[in-house]
Amino acid sequence: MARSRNPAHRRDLLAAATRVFGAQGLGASTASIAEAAGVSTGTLFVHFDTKSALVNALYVELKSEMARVATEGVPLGAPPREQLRHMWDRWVAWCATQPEKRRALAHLGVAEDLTEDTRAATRQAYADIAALVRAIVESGPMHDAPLGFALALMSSITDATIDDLLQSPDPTGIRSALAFDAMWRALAG
Amino acid sequence: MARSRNPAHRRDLLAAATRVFGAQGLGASTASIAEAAGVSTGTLFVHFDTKSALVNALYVELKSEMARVATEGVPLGAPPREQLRHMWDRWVAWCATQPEKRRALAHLGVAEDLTEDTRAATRQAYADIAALVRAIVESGPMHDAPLGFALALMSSITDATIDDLLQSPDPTGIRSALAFDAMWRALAG
Amino acid sequence: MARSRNPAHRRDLLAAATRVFGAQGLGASTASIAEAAGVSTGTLFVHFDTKSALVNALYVELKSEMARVATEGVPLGAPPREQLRHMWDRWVAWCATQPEKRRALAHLGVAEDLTEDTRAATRQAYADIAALVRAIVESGPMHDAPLGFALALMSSITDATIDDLLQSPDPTGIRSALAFDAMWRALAG
Amino acid sequence: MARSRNPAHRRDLLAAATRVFGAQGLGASTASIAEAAGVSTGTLFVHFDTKSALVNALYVELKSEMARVATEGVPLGAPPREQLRHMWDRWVAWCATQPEKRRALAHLGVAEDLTEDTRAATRQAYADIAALVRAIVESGPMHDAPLGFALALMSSITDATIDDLLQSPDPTGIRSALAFDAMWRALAG
DNA sequence: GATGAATGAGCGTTCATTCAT
DNA sequence: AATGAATGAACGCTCATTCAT
Repeated sequence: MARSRNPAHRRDLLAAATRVFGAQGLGASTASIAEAAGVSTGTLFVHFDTKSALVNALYVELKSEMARVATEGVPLGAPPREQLRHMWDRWVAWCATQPEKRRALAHLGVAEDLTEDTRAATRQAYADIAALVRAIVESGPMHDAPLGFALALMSSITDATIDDLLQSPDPTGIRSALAFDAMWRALAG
Repeated sequence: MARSRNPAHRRDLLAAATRVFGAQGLGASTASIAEAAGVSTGTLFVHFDTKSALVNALYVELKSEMARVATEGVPLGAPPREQLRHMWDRWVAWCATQPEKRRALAHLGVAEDLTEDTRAATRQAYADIAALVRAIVESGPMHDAPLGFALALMSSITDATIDDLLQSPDPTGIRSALAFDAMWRALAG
Repeated sequence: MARSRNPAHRRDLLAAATRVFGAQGLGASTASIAEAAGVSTGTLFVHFDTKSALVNALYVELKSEMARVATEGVPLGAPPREQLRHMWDRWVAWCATQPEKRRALAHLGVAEDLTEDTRAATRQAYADIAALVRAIVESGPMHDAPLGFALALMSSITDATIDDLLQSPDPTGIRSALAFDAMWRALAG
Repeated sequence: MARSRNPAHRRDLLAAATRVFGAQGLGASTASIAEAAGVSTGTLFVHFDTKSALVNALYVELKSEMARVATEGVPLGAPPREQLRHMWDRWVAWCATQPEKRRALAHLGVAEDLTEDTRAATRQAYADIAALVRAIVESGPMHDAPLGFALALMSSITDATIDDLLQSPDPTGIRSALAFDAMWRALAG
């Protein structure tokens, strides 16, 4: 039997794309990504049919990772506020440690060619988080707003905060706490 | 004596760029913008040294227009909440009537090549709004947060709301009101 | 001991190449041929050193088949005209039943990379036909022309006729008969 | 006003394509054609939208030239045989002097992407020749054959002859005369 | 022998920018 | 100033061929 597709190549390509897209935006060439991954240009296309497929796969990958990171270790029995705060802290920490992933996601989020499949996959990954947000919103002033809107609000506040924290450090975590409170007020009143 | 640059061309180019960038993203070619403006490819470069210069100029133009629209007719004597609400309504209306400008701005906002001059110019245009936000924030739970962060928060909540409203109509304005309240809680407590 | 090359694979590859070259021309990829044959890309190169070798082998194969088909059942004792007519009918029938072989040959005939070996092999396969054409030409107005030229003439008239017949059907065989007469006049006067 | 498209570039590109296609077949790269024409790769695409458009344009160009060359100076009052012979001699002479055009045409004739427009344009260029062939065929044994078939026959016999003459010289013109007679017999009986 | 992932040169085409007109 | 043909580097992607399994 022939060699089977080398999973390390796929991993390296996604990691390289994270770095290169993060640094140069989605305009970065497939050649530069392949080079950064240490494989040939052809190999990129063995693992991803088109550049667009790579963009979509990376988006799903990073979004899922964000969801996983946020959800791990959530104190399920605790009050919703505490659960959300746990997720918030995890996010902030993840973005602080892996700024290139955050930067890549910022570019990927506005990609023109994200498919409906991709959107569906990320929705899927965010199901638990969505459930938590629903519970939070339900008993507050936004109980009549569509859940999608509440999630968009949460997401945009989180992003804005993280961008700010990445620009100027927040060693005491005081700004992070301030921002969480603001988000909580927005969502839960 | 040389003819002077035709200001109508500049205007037409910016309008065309708004439409074309809005529809196709920043990847749209300068040739397609010139064609949409009814001028030649060379003329575009008479008015803007590079594509990047056009992108920056358009960003400043649209951001300034947004600021102007929001500020016009603000009831300066009224309480801050009412002033902010006025601006909010103007924004929502502007984006609803001119969706291509909003779409263009969404693309321009993540352009890789916005210069510091451009950032400075838009800050300048937002000075009045910034003053209002400072006043609002000062007496609330975010009084210790940097003003830039408060502005970023406001901006991201506004953007998320407008994206949502553009996707599904809100004829009664109820979702817009809900969102404003959420923003107000976030900023002012 | 090593397994010996699977002759079924070779056969399948040639059949697949006939179909694929016939449909898409010689620009078709080796991968598409391997796939159509139900074998892997590597296997193609086990049986044929290069794409060019495959092209040459297929050309020899199809040309030889054409010669064999034409020669089978020729009434050797009959007058030359009848013998030629027999061959003509066999050709026309073969091309009508196997149009993809005819199409493939049309592409292969203008291949840039047919080797002298290939030419020699097809000449060899056409030896009997050449002998017949020599006999026909000898006593007519073309008796001074080189045999190769007479063969080229016969071949080109045959090809033109078959192309025409493939384009518009000839159920009564009247156009085929007309064309044979024209060829006969050209060769034998 | 700007420079207008340089007709010399178009001419040079067609001439270069004739040489390059003639030597290497249609697989030759657009870059090699542009280089042979002494222009940049981009300029080729200013004059021809795609490689396919260049192939079609060159086909029409060469076919039309062949028709023009053949028709020039035809003794219109003379008997059909003499008129056809005039054309035949002109063709043979043209192909002998411009072998690369002949070679290019041989490749172009089997191009996969000749459009219906191209076919129509060449039919148009051959209208006079078609009229002559109709007149010749009408009173002979092929009077019932479709005109298109008679033309195809003439064309294929001509091509076969010319290929033969290009391969081995025919200084006395004796083989050319022999071939013309064969063609005449085929068409007119 | 058979497999198919890996390779990288090469392809047709695009496009920001220049400059002769 | 306005024009648009000309430029050529750069792009995404293909594909004949190799070779580890």
